Amino acid sequence: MPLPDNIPADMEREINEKGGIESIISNIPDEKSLEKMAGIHQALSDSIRLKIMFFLHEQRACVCLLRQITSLAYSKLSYHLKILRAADLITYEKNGNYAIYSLTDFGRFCVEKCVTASGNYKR
Amino acid sequence: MPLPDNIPADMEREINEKGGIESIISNIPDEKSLEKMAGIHQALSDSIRLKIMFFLHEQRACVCLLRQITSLAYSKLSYHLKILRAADLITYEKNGNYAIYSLTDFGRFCVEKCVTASGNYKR
DNA sequence: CAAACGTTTTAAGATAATTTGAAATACTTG
DNA sequence: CAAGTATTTCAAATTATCTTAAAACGTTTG
Repeated sequence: MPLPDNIPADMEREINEKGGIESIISNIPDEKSLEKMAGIHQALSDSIRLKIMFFLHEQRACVCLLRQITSLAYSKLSYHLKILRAADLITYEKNGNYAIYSLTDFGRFCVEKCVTASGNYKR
Repeated sequence: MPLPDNIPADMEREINEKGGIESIISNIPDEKSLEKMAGIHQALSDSIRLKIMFFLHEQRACVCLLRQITSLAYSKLSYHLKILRAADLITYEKNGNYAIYSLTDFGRFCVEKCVTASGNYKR
């Protein structure tokens, strides 16, 4: 990975002080990790889904309760739940007719990152 | 916000122990905050953009250097830079012909959250 | 000032995510 | 087992995001 033909001299100096461009690149996550992270952010990139995540962080819930909280049609809600499930952020157990959703450990971890960040999310 | 007509009894008990559904809802971020958070996650929901973020966390860079790192066409790169700028994750200063991009404080904060999480991102 | 350079913008097309309503599933109860 | 309830799936329509190539912009250099 050569540097471009011309770059600002002070930038070039900084890069050399860090052991060159290859050395810098070796510190950034590989493509597979980046894609995995991107997928998590994607799952959390919708306010409906975030609302579900934050609610489940307080209290596990059947779909009919989530429906009430979000004022969504079942089919729409189910679509969003599926996305959160696919990202391994939530899980559920069947209880008779009910599906009781709750956060996975990973989901809990992510929500708590957001909570810590919430002051900063305001910028 | 009434509870649904029928929900599992043990869930209902949990909710009452937490002071009722209204009390639980009062702990979740308001719609505006949720949308802001969703927007940040959206900006970070693409592996190209994450790569740029992680690179800039190591080293500020002109667009031509980022082009080299990402193997992207300028127009495509510029599109993604614009999204990161709009989310206030990166900024730049002009230096002659060059635009030198770097993370904002907020951007740095977000990348560092991701880094801390990277072990968990693997699940 | 013309040519070159680094970068951004634009508009069109391609792809992906979301919404909607209807139908399907699966469990429970009378 | 028929009817009811909770939930999911499906396919079609809508909307949002991403990609591409060409053109435009502003700065520098000969």
